[in-house]
Amino acid sequence: MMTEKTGVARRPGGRSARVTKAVLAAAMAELAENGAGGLSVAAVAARSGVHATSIYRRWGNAARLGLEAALAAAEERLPVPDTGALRGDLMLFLGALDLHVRTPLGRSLLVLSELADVATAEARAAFWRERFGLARLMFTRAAARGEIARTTDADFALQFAIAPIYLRALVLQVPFEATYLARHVETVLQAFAPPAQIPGDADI
Amino acid sequence: MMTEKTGVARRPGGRSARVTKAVLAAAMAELAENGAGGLSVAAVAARSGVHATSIYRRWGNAARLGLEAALAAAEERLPVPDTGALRGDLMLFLGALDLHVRTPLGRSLLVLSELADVATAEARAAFWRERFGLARLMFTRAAARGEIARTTDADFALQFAIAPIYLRALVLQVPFEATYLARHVETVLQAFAPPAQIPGDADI
DNA sequence: TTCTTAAAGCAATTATTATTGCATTTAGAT
DNA sequence: ATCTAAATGCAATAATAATTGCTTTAAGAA
Repeated sequence: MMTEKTGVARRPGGRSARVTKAVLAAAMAELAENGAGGLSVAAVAARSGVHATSIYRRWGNAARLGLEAALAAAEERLPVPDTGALRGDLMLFLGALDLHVRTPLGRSLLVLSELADVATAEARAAFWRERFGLARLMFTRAAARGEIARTTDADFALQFAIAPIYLRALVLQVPFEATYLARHVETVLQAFAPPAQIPGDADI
Repeated sequence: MMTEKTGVARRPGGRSARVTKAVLAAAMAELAENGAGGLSVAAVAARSGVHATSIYRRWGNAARLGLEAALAAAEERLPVPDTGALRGDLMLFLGALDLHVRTPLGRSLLVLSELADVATAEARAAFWRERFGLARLMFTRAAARGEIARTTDADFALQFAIAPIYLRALVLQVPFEATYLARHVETVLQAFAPPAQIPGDADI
């Protein structure tokens, strides 16, 4: 009798789990050291103690392996804050994002998303769904508090907030500027500001 | 007697020029067909009729060659409009940008920028300097007309405007939406709107 | 036109990356 | 404890990418 509904007994525990964990950890370390361009299955194999053949069989190629590692890394490193004000939330969140996408590991996510084939599309989509599910709360809470227009589309606004961070670090590759972040956050607040109040009118 | 100040006679004309042109054209075609991930020096050599050895000697590797081709392609494809109003300029420019970065050739610029080594940093920087030099005019003209705050930093605003286009096409990989662009442009206009007029006050 | 040599062609070699068939190990069921 | 086959190890092979030494071609100066 089978334990799985699929008809074939899988073995996700034990050795396989250890191998997977060791390989992903090694891949993350390699990405952190050499970035996406320098990722090679042979190096990950050597570092993890798992044979390259096994890695090729499980992940197929370096890009897919790297993508999985980069997604896991991003997951860990970017918690969504809740300071009670959008300005504070964005300063913290976008500041951390800026730092992350300026590390080789952070940068690699983008490149690997591009290089990885369509087989990884669903994994990438799921990643962004989950990330946006958490991060959009910054905007839905702010809208509820009336800090931004109550009709604001949270996902649309979040894209505006994070996009220039990616652009500057990855595409333009302009160096980090300490004064940039505050300016950027003010612009986002302005872009989604609530409709102008009639002067003297305290609340809606 | 030397013709160049460098002390060694170069030969940029004639055959070298033809070879360079043929190789870049072939590289662009390859990028358009297979994207950055599928670019190989061997394929470009076969398509261009130039020996792979010559390509390696001139460009060093596939990433550098591809980057040069992708930069040249972007140069050609994204003219900066001047409709007389920022809204119209942005609709045209960002619309073309959106289409471009959704083609394999357009997408490849980003990946290749990441993969190419530091030796290409100055070429990339020069590219963006030139692009921004042209595109920022949309904002400086709009500021002069009073459509946006006269104190607007044109480069900052331009980054804010183009970033979500890149993010959606390259990072999030969300599909093209016909209704998105107009919404996006309105948000940019709002973000850099001039200070509120005192009602009834016609001009500054 | 002749001459020099930069630049490209060419073939062979080396290095890197990916694949395949078979042996060994071991998770998980009985 | 025993058994089955999923998963990994291993070595050999194939495919692809990059490098090197030498030859040939032809741009550009005289």
